[in-house]
Amino acid sequence: MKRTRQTTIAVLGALSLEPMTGYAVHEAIRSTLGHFWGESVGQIYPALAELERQGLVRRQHGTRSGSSTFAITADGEARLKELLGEPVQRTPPRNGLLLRLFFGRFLGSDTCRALLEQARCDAEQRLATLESLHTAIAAEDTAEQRSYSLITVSAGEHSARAAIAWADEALAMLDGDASRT
Amino acid sequence: MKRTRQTTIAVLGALSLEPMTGYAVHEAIRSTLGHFWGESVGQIYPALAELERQGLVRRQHGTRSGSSTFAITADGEARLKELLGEPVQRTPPRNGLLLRLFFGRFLGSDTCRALLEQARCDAEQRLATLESLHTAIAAEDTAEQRSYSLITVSAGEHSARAAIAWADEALAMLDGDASRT
DNA sequence: ATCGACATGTAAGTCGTTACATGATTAG
DNA sequence: CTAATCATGTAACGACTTACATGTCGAT
Repeated sequence: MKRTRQTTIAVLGALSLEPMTGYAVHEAIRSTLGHFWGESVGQIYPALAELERQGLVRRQHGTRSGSSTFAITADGEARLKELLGEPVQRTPPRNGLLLRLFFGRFLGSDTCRALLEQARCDAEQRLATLESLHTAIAAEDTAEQRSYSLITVSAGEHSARAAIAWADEALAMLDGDASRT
Repeated sequence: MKRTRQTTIAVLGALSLEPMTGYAVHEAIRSTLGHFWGESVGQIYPALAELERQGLVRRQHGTRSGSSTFAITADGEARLKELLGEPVQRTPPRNGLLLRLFFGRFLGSDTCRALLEQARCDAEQRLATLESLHTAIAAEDTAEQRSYSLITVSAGEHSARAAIAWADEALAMLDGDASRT
């Protein structure tokens, strides 16, 4: 009954872009919403079945045998608008990296340095990916979608740059500790 | 058996600071690790029972009837070090705000503006809290813990500042769209 | 005496991932 | 022909939240 609102939003949202198969919904979420949203296969198909039961999506015969294409219905679009209007529910924070660094005195400063360097490296890669996505969106998206796509990509870029600056600062702090020994 | 490693780290970590009751563990996690880690009551007590069974914490008679104080054992400290050394496992991202903004064309730009203003406001509050925590740490923590505490607080500050800058940029982008109409 | 903080624990249910089982289609 | 990708689904398990039930202690 209460099959996760948030998953419903992601699935209906993906189908609001164009009709597609369950597999493609998963791919679309991974590739387009990937920087800020994840869904596993095990969620997609039950969610689609439930949405079909509620008449929010329509299942059509797919191009290949055994496959189905799902399209959002008018009711589905209305429901999507409704769900988007609900207050944002925040998941409790769970940052494994910070948890480790907080207890850094057990790990030793060398291991912490390594963690920070890895984090910096990850953030730089993320930033590079997002920057190329940024230019792709400017070229590809329709005017109506463009700003909203850019806003979400920009959030990732700001966050990645902050992570890089933070890692540098933290590494400098650990170096300061070491030199004062 | 595999009672969540991550919860185990948080609980053992809290007890590594000083012996305390289960209630206090929960409070310590909320107040000290709160910006980057959350645990609910329903996790704490089963986790403590499991840790006791494994001899990683020792239960002592508490000051009040029916209460127990838990202290980390030598085995527990060893286990904590071991767990901290395991690779950081990242949870798939789930940002409800970005999910809504991505589908902003269904919400309308006014609602999106409101969401962004709220996010900016939240980030500013978070920043203020973290800044005061920052100065408190400089005064209170021991030299050994200080840098590690500062690193985690600093991560929150960088992230909050990035959120503010992003919200401003996004609001400007939506205003640009509107003025071009 | 009663209110709020301290304290412990469980049960029910939601949420979500992973792995498995299965098969069609396409590119090399 | 065969490997990769497309495609659908389920089952088992693990994680986590919330609400409930219960009781102690200190302050007003």
